[in-house]
Amino acid sequence: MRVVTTPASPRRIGAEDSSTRAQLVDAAERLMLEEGYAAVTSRKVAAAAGLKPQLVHYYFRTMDDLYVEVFRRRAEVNLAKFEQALAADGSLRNLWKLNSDPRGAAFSIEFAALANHRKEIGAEIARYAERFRAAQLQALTDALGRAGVPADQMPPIAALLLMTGLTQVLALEEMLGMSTGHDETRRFVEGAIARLEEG
Amino acid sequence: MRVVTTPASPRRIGAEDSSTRAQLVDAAERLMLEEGYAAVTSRKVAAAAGLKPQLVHYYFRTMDDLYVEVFRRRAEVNLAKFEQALAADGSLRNLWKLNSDPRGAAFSIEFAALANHRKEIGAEIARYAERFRAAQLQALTDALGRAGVPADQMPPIAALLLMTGLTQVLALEEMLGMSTGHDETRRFVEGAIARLEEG
DNA sequence: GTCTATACTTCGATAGAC
DNA sequence: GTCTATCGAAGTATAGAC
Repeated sequence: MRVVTTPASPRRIGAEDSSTRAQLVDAAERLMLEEGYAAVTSRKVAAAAGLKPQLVHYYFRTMDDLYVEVFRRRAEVNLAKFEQALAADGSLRNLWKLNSDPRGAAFSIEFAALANHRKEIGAEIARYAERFRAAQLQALTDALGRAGVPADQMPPIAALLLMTGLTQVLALEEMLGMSTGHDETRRFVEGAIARLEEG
Repeated sequence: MRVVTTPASPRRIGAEDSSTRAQLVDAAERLMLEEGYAAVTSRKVAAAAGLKPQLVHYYFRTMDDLYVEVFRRRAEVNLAKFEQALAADGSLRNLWKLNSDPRGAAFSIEFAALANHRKEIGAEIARYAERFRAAQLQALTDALGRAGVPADQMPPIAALLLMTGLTQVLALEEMLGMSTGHDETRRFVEGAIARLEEG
C-alpha cells in the first residue's frame, strides 16, 4: 500500500527512491542524535550531507515531513530486528536483554518532545508504539505462561509496562550521568527472571 | 548562599528580583508546556509576556540561562510540595499517588530533550533529580520497612526505579493518546500496595 | 536600574532554471 | 526529474539611551 499525502501545494517533490533523498535522511538522523531535533534545520542537514539547503525542501515539503521520515525509517528497522530476535529466542531473559539496550534512548526522547506539540508526529509515533506493544505483549504473555506465572497474579501488561518504564528510566538517567542503584536494580530484575525461568 | 555567574561579558544584566523578570519566566514556562522548548524563543516569550523581545536578553544573558531558571523555579516548588506531602503521610499508597500525578510529564520530557545536548542544563537537572531520588528513597525504605518487606527480597532502590519508570511511561503514553492496559496495571500496583500495607 | 534601537545570522519555503 | 536563486520572517545578542 502506498499512502499519497494530499498535495496541498502545487510544488513538486523529489522521488522517494532518490539517493540524494536518502543522504538527507541519514544526515538528519545523525544530527538529531548528536544535537537534538532543534538542530535539525534545513541548512544544517544539507551541510551535514554536503548538499545545498534548498534540496531539503525539494525532497520534503516541510521539515516535519523530514522528521517523520527519520522516525519511520528507524522504527521499521528496530521493529524488524526485535521481532527477528524474539522469534529466535522468546525467553524472558532475552526479552529483558532486548529492552535493556540503551541505544536509541536519545532518539526516543527527541521524538517524545517533538510529539508533544506536533500532532502529526505524535500520531506516527503512537502507531509504531502500538505495534511494538502488541509484539512485546505477545512474547511476554507466552514467556510468563511457560514460566507458570498465573495472569491474575502478574498480568502480562503490567509486567510489560514495568519493564518498559524501568529500562527507559535507566537509560534516561545514564544520559544525565546518574547511575546510583542501577546495577543493584538490574541484578534484582535479572535474579527474579532467572528464578522464574529456572524453577 | 548566593551563586554569582561569572560575567564572561561586560554586558549588564537586570536585577533578579525584578517583577518584569518574573513575568518573562512565567511566560517561558507557559510556552514550554504548550509548544515545547523549541518555541521558547526570545521573541515569543516577550510577546507572551506583553514585553519587548530585547528585554529577554537584558534579564538573561543567553536563552539557556532562561531555560535553567524556568527549570529551577519549577523544581524547587515541586520538591518542597513533595517533601511536605510525604511528611504528612509517608505511606506507600501516598508515595504512589504523589508519583502518579501526570502533570509535569510534558515538562520532564522537554527538559530531558534539552539536557540531551545542553551540558549545563543536564547538570542542573541531574542535581535536582538526585535530591528527589534521595527524598523518595528514604520514604520508600521506611514504608517498605514498616510493611515488613525484607530488603534482600525487594531492594528499595529497585522498587523506586520501577515505580518511577512506570509512572513516566504511563504519563508519556497518555500524552500520545495511548491507554491500553493502563487501568489494569494501575489496579495491579494498587492491589499489591494495599496487600503490603494491610497485612 | 530599566529598557530600546539596531546589527547581523539563520530560518523555512517557493518560483523558476536546467 | 533534479537542483538553484532568492525572499521575507524570525532568531540571538549587543551597545547605548533614558
